[in-house]
Amino acid sequence: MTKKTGYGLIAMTHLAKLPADSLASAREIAEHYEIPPALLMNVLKELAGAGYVQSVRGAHGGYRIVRAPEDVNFVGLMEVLEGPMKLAQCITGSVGDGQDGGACELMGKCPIADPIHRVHRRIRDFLRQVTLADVMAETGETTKK
Amino acid sequence: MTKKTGYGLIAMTHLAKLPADSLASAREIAEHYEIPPALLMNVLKELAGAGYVQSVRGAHGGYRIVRAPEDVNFVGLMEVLEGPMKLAQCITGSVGDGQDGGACELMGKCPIADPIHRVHRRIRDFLRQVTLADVMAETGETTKK
DNA sequence: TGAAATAGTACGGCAGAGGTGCTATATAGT
DNA sequence: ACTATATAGCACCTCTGCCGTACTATTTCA
Repeated sequence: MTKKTGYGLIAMTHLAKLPADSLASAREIAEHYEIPPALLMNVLKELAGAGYVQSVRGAHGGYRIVRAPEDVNFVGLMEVLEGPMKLAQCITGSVGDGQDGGACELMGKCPIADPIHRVHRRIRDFLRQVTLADVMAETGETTKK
Repeated sequence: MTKKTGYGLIAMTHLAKLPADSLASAREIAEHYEIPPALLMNVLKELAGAGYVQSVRGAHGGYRIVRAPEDVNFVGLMEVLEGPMKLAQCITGSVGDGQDGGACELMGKCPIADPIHRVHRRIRDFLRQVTLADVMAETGETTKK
């Protein structure tokens, strides 16, 4: 997980805690958490493009959250900011297709391809269940994610 | 997961499949799986240093596996070849100590530190349960890891 | 008109992964 | 003794991708 995803998560939690329909600017958030402002802007730009947040331009503009915290999961957010998540290079994109597109060049000879894919799927499934709501819950409670 | 870990896993599975106490050289394994020989040697050197395999020097030398496949888990192997595993930079080493040593500079202000640590621990625990024996099992069977 | 904010794009530094090469040492076979 | 084979231990290099910055254009409020 890169810093961009970290910054994205922080920004999302911040926006989610705001009263409904109110805005926060990138500079505002960056100062609050001591994040490089320019970088946070890049992150928010990408999140806006992916429909996670809505941007309001002009003076007194900023960002507001669009999706409900329960509907924002870790994998989705990571893939917006880091590209497709893969445990190893040989994992192409969706499932265990293993075909073209920079897949493992050992094709058929690799003794660990299948197990790696299974592990990858397990981790991915787990991370899909972790939502922004869980992240905001802070101290381990309820379902104890 | 880096390529080194991938090569390490392949080498370990190869060694585990050999008849008891027999050896395989780095060159031999490298040719079999089309891995750069010099790099595989580095990997095997590190595995030998960590006690995962035993090295026999000289002509007709090579490597033999030491630990039982059930006792070799993913996390241990990864940490030998890649250093301490961490989901994010703010995760220091063992548990959620969060103290010195390059930890998150937001100390106390970061709203996602705790949740990230929880997620990290879950993934780590899962990967500790995945053993070399599971990897060798190939097609999803028995406990369906 | 100016200040404040996002949109878009491009660029640079740097750490780490991936890979190579060289020398030293140990062992088996002749 | 000599040679071939193999690991041990270095040191080094290249290249990708993350991280961060800079500049310009556009939108909106006062």
